[in-house]
Amino acid sequence: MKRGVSQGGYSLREKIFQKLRQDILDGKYKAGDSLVEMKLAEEMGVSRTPVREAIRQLELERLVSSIPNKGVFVEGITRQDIEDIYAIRECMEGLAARWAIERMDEKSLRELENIYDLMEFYTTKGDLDQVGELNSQFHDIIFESTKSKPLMQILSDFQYYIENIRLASLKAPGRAMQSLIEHKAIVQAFKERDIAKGEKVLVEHISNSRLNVEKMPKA
Amino acid sequence: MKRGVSQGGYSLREKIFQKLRQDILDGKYKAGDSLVEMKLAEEMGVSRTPVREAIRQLELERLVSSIPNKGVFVEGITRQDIEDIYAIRECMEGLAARWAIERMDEKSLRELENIYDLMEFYTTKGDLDQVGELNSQFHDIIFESTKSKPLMQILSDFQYYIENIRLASLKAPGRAMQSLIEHKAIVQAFKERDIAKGEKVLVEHISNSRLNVEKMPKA
DNA sequence: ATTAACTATATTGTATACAATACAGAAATT
DNA sequence: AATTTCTGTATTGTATACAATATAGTTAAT
Repeated sequence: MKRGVSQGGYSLREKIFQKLRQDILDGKYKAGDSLVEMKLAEEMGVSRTPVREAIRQLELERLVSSIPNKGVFVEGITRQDIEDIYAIRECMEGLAARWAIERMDEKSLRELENIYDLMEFYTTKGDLDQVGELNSQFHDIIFESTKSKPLMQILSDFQYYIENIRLASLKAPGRAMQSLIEHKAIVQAFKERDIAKGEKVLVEHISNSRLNVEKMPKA
Repeated sequence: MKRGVSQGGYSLREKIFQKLRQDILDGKYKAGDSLVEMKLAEEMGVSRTPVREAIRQLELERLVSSIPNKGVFVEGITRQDIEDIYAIRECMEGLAARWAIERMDEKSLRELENIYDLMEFYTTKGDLDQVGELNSQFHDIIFESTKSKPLMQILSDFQYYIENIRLASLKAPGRAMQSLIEHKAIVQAFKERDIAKGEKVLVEHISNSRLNVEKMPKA
């Protein structure tokens, strides 16, 4: 959980970017709020320069929008955005599965298995925050195994955007166990290098996650 | 064709960003080249500040990568990236068609028809640069009609990345006319608000574009 | 009272100044 | 000769200074 400006990435700008992004996704800044460089800089005890650079990056991500000489305003992620992201993932994870299975090396495969084992452990233990973290790692390994820069870029950014709601939905009754079973099927298909099966179980997993999220209260 | 720093967007930073991005996509800077802030600033007759901000945005797009305290290096778009982008579009444009047909208003539909008419005109006339520009507009209207921020973001960025090769492939013998016919089918399906047909013809269009690009010389 | 012009202030945009870091090449040591 | 340490330089990272712009509030004109 990266917070504050004293830990995290390397440069100030990087840390500020991470923090602002997290704050926006956490709803600490709401859509329409204006971000004033000087104010943020003072709050974090830095100059405007790294704050500006972080904002420029948020702008490219469309998490904020900037009106020249006027100010920067939070866009954030809406419920609709999240639903769209799930629909998009449902389209794309089949492709991700195929490429990953074709291109994944043994090392990544073992990593995937390790993460699955840990997920099993923490699910049994009931530590769902830990499971959520492992879940992100699990899917990141798949994304990276596709060796596709464009695909990685989309899917890992999107995964980050929906992290909060994903974690919340994991806490719905029974979902953690169901999710675990789905991940097991994914690992199995990947180990067998069975592309058809891999596409099928991964897409089903996303579809189930999506249904689960859509059942969540809209708050 | 946005070039130089004297025209284009609003702020210096914006103009510099556009120019650097275009130069990278045009291959003026090649993968591995290092971008030195001071050098770029002098070339464009500005200070380092707006150059830095532009670079930070390119970094987020992964068109350059930055090693702290060391430098910024061009990543660019590889042939593999372009092929991946077509594969991704083939997955996603079906969704785009569905959403666009469901949500498109009459005004956008008429715009689409207008653009098609112009495409027809310029194709007959043989002005393929103009056709290429219209092509981008055509698909942008579809993306915007989906009213989906995540989908628009992906597809319009990707469209920009492949603009050069798309234009080149349009100049392959017979491709312009074939492409025109495909666009006509798309307009037709959209006018009829026929989702199944719209998905089919749009995905086929992408698939054909992709095959056409893959036939291109790799230079 | 309404509108227009002006002024003050807040904020962003850009340039410059200073600090920290990385690296290459020279000098010193073994 | 090989290795280490030093030192200078180029470059990035951050802070500050200055310029331009937008907006709100006030005054002036009708």
